[in-house]
Amino acid sequence: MSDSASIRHDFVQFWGSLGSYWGIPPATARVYAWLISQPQACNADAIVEGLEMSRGAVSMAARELRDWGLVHVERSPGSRQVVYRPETDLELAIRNIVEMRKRREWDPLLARLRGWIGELDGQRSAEAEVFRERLRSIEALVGMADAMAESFLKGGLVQKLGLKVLVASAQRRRGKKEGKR
Amino acid sequence: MSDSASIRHDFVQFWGSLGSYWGIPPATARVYAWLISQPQACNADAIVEGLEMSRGAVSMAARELRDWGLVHVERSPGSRQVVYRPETDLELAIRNIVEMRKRREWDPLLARLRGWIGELDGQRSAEAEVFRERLRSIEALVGMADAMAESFLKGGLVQKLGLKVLVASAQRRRGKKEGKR
DNA sequence: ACGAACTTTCAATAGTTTCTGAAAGTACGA
DNA sequence: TCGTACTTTCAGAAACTATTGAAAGTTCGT
Repeated sequence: MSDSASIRHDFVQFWGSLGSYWGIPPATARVYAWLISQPQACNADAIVEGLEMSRGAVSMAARELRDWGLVHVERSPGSRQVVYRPETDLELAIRNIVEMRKRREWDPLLARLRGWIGELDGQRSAEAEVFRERLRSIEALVGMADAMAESFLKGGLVQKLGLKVLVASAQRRRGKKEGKR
Repeated sequence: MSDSASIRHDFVQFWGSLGSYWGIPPATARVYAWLISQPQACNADAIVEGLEMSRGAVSMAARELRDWGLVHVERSPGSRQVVYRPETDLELAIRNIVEMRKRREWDPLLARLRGWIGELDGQRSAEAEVFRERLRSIEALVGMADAMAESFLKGGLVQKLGLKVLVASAQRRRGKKEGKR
């Protein structure tokens, strides 16, 4: 027990359940977890067997993962079969996810907020004024989040920021570990 | 048209649809948006009428929002009626959300990752080794995200980081606006 | 250009989440 | 303590989302 097969199973299960927090269908998240847990790229059959899901579901999940840049679909030279290779550079993967979410969520939200604020600027009622000020404070915050995301996408953030923060957390963690030994 | 009522309607609708990206039920998100759009705190009846939803749904949404720290439930002194006041300090609201998600998602994920890595440390197969290294890189990244979240929760992040980033984005935005005038 | 080997699509089904509304619960004033 | 004016709960209905599997579409070797 607790061999790598059972750990893989737990990992796949847990990762799948996490997916729902992030708006990723569980089956899709499970496929990604499975691929990460395998040393080499897998073909569709291996996934069908390993995860006990239908061929169609595997194909759907793989397509979605490809859209997110989380797996690469590869075709061996003299074969009709495709194999799925997970993106293991997680920073790259996260960059893809952040970019997609920014485009889908923040950008339209910011655009609409600014539009609404502009319209409310033309109104004199006290009601409109309160509403406008609240929208403004949302805009400021979303704008900041957006700017942070953009900065992350340009590649600087993890290095610039992450480092300082990481040092602190690594120290904290090292402290714990050494206490145990 | 395009008076504050119609803007409110659009805002409520859009905010509700955004909710789904964040795992917040649409009705819950709509109630919050509605409250933000009103100058004073509302009672349940006003929400039932304004959003055309059932009394029960309003109560459920309000309870969830209260759990997230996004609304405050207040009872006027000589009255049985409660009014719902939205938290308008968005930074505080976001802090609450981040804290809750961290506890629900990152903390258990990190704990399990570390457990699995520990178990895989005891195994010699090449397969286990690849898997373990991948889990390690996930752990490093999640650990960093976790540390950033923690730093944000301690109150420093927005000031320390946000400022630099904000300056850049404000300059960019100001540039655009002045171009228009 | 054809047929085999494989992948992708999509209509139907299964499953899950969200919403409703009536019933139960709670807090206040008298 | 009782009745009233409200809120909360929860079982079931409705709406939505995910999954299956058979049919359609692709791609490659010959």
